[in-house]
Amino acid sequence: MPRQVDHDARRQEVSLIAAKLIAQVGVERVTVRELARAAGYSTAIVSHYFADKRQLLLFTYQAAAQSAQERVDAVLGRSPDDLEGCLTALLPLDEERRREWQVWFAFWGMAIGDAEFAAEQRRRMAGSRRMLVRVLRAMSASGKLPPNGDFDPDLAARQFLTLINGLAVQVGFDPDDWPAERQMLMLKRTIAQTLSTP
Amino acid sequence: MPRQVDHDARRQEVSLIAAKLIAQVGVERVTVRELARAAGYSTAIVSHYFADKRQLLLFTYQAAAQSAQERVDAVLGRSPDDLEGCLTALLPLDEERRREWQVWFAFWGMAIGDAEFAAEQRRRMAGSRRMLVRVLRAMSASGKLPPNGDFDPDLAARQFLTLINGLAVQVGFDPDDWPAERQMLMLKRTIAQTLSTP
Amino acid sequence: MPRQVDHDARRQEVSLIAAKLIAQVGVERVTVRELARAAGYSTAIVSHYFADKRQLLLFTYQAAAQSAQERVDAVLGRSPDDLEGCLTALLPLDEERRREWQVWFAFWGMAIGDAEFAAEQRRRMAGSRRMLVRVLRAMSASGKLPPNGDFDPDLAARQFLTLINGLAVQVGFDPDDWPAERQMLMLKRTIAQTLSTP
Amino acid sequence: MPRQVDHDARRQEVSLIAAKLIAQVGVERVTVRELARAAGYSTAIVSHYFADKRQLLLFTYQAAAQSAQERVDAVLGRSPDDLEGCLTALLPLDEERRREWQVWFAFWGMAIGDAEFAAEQRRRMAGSRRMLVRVLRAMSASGKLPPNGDFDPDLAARQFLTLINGLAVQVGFDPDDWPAERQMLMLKRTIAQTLSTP
DNA sequence: CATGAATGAGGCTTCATTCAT
DNA sequence: TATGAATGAAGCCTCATTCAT
Repeated sequence: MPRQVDHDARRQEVSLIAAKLIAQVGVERVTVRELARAAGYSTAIVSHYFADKRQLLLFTYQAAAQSAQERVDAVLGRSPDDLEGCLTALLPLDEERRREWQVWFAFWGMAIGDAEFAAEQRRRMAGSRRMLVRVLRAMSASGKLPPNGDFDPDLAARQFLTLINGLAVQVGFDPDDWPAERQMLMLKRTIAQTLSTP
Repeated sequence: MPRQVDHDARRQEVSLIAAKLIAQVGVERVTVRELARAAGYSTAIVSHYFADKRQLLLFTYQAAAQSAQERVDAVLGRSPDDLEGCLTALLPLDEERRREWQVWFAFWGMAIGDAEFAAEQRRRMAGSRRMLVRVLRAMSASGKLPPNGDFDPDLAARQFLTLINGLAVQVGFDPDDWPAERQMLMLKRTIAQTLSTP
Repeated sequence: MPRQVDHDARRQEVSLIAAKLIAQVGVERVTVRELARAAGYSTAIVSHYFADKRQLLLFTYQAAAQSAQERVDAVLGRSPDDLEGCLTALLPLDEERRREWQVWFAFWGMAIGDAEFAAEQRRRMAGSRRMLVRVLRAMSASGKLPPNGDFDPDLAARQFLTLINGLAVQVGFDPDDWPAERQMLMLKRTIAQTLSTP
Repeated sequence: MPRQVDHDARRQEVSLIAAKLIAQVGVERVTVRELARAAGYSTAIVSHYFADKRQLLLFTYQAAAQSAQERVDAVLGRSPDDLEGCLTALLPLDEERRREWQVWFAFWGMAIGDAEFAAEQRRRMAGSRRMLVRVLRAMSASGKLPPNGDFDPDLAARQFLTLINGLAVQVGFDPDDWPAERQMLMLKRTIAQTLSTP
């Protein structure tokens, strides 16, 4: 079924362009016309490959999420207990990841009035938490965690998610104030604090 | 003599309704028409009190920021070193404050493609950081900080801001998962960790 | 009845400002608000002194026509057969008269779709023709016309009106190309030609 | 393959309808809605073929000017020294040409506050003058001009333009008073006078 | 008399979407 | 499959006008 692949690849291509556009001008100024122009296709491109503009945006959101997920998976594939590695993979340390976060900011704005977008966001957050819990358990198994009877992986995972999101928001709107080193300093500091707290 | 109207009060009134609407349906579905209907005025009311829809939104953002600021000031007015108090004042613990955060999420989305909104966001974040540094210095002066020679107030303030923002994002889209107690637990935990780290 | 005078003077004042505004930005960009601002009154000024914006404009037109008429009358008061004088009084030779013509251009635009304005314009043109015929007859009586049995005053008046209007249109949109001397040259030339044609 | 449309032809079509509408109700009462209704299209048609309503109007003006130009060119194509013919082609002798002049009256009103429209008007007038000078030179070459050493073609051209515009203004608002014969009488008379004046 | 707050109609424009080709 | 012409709904905004004060 060669057509199917082509079709899906085209969806990816379009949604990637949409992501770039969103990061540049914001989601509400991304028009179908502009998107088509940037993609080099006709305006009917959306109707062709997506039921709706809304579906295109949802797909774009999911594609961005999956892209981040893949970066994390790559890290965990090498070492399943690399906490710092997988958190680093999520931080807006370079242009590409900063753009990814811009997409998320845009979708947070949309998710306010849109139950399906909100659910998607909730799902993704829960997925990340489960992932972090898994990593923490792997660390525990490999003895990387300080001996700590009462350690609560779920709470720690929540703390890490708080870190990632809170950091990204600040970096997103003031990148000059947040060079990579400062982000890493904050990351390491929080990891150290969190892992040593019962 | 015509009826005299307190322009600024009317602006506040309209922007408050705008904030509620934004929190309900998202910023991009807030139309002037809908806003006028909710306010009980004609559509021309916006043009009457604001140069622009954009100006109305900017004003709404600033009003929300000021409202939060006033809550914090009230706390610090009573005790200038009440760190937990002023952070608590910012958390989305009740309906009103949750709505406030929804407004901010909406504006983050807008700030992506809008330099002026981004600058406003940057300014607000910097202001909050300065405020936190002031509180930390007050704590230090009143001996509330553990003796810690290398304590860095700026870094700590950044950590608290990360906490607040990161928490709010999670609460915002999954409030059921984040009852007040869990938010407070996370807050106290992070405060304890941060203050005891050099 | 002092009030009545005041009222009428105010109407004159407002319409003069309207004329200036029209000459500056064109009739369709003259808003009640702008007019009120320029006059230093409130927006209700029009409703107060005129039934309508349209009535204000009509009054403005008539006031401009009367002003031109008065200039002509002043000339003819001194010498009732001063043809060149009264035509000169109508030409856009200075800033004030150029502005007057701008008002007329504006009203020609309005008169297209407005029967009352068109009628007004027709009336004014007919009045000017009658005036010119009177002057020509006076010239004839005072022996200023070359002996010319078949001279047709009506036809000559039409020719002079054609001259005045045709000249004004050209001057109006290219004043640099039409200094006063050139206008006067054209005027004298046409007068000479016309009076010497049977 | 989608249906291919001749963009320029469609623009012509729309602007012709606009011209008719302007001549009927005046330029300021020509709304996009009314225009679309008259054209049998949706309101978006204007945005489709013109950047702006203003651009549509400018195009309409230019189209009217070109239409007149073509009539003149047709005359001069047959005989390049047919002065009366080309002036006749410009006079509002029939319904079509009267409508054309109404469009120009409307644009004179707009040109007051609009530098680009004023420039366009200036350009057209200058073009007409050049054309007339060319015709006069052709007449001179073919011996159609009375032997007249000091004859000034530029001045004569100005006089003819004055005639055309001045006549059109009078005809435009009182067509009943200006049947074709009277217009032609005035035209012939002025031609005779002008050509015999040094 | 005079104000200016408030209105509602209507203008232009933009946008996602559809449909014939 | 892909196009782009065409749509109609809806958005923001401006304007002349009204009305309580």
